[in-house]
Amino acid sequence: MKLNTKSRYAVMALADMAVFSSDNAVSLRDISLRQGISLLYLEQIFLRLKKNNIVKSVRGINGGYILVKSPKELKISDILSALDQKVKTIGCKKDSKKSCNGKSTKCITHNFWDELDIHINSFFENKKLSDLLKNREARI
Amino acid sequence: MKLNTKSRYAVMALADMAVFSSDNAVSLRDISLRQGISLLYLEQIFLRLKKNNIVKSVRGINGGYILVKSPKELKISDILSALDQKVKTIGCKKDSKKSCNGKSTKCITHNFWDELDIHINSFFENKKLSDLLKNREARI
DNA sequence: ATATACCCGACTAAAATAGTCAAGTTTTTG
DNA sequence: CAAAAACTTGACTATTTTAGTCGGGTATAT
Ligand code: FES
Ligand code: FES
Repeated sequence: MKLNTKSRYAVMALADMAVFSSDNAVSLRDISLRQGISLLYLEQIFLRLKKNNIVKSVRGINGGYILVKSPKELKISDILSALDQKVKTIGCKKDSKKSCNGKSTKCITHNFWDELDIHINSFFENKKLSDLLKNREARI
Repeated sequence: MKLNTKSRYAVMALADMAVFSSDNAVSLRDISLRQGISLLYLEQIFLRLKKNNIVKSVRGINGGYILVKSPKELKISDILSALDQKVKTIGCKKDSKKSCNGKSTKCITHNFWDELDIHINSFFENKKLSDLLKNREARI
């Protein structure tokens, strides 16, 4: 059960922005250098973050991205859903009539996986970006 | 963030065994028919479950598999680790000196992912196979 | 004997992932 | 104005992972 790198880098990059926030925008180039993430990849990621209103962009020289919400208000779950990183640990859709094995009744494990999803989602719901910055020993 | 089908089927098959437990062994053929899981795939899964001492086998006619522990004692985490389904949401290894981005210091998000892993693992640690069987409306 | 059911390694098709590439557009600054 | 910085966007690709299948076993109850 792994998280994909897009989501991981997204959280990482936004945490970087939160640390290096100033009045001006933060450029992807800077994030790329500080965090060691491919610039091209970051572009792809920030495209989605922008579309989902997590960041806004400033074009041109000295441009970059700015967090729409403050780190204290930005939930990690918001970031993940911007990247379509749904926490859906199994394929069976909650609303669908079809169960995981094609039968009409839910399988015996169904409720269990539902509980798992809820458990994981609540973690992401309750964590804010600012929580990542607290008592970090490691320098960025 | 998805769980693979091997793990899902393993839990499903063991839950089936728990329900249809009797004095004799449960054959994969029966599980396959009841749960709609490919017999060949089940064989592969049970091979690992056996190697990791989750089930024991009885060969020959009327053979099959038997749960080593009672459902009340069998933790879901035991099942998952039998299938190498580690809950390691990101690639960075805890013990390794190397961080996720190849630098020597841990990245800013490291502790967060660690917490996430702990959060998920504790869920699996605290759930027993018998918990899946409680108040299920759906028949197998 | 023989049918049933476990045993085991190797193989493969399909999907997902991680990331690159190319070709832009916008804005600031000298 | 010209040039550089930096965002915009869709398409493309190599690699890896997943989800199985296949073939050829071995053990045992009847
Ligand atoms: S029916 Fe939903 S997980 Fe099986
Ligand atoms: S250093 Fe461990 S997750 Fe980045």
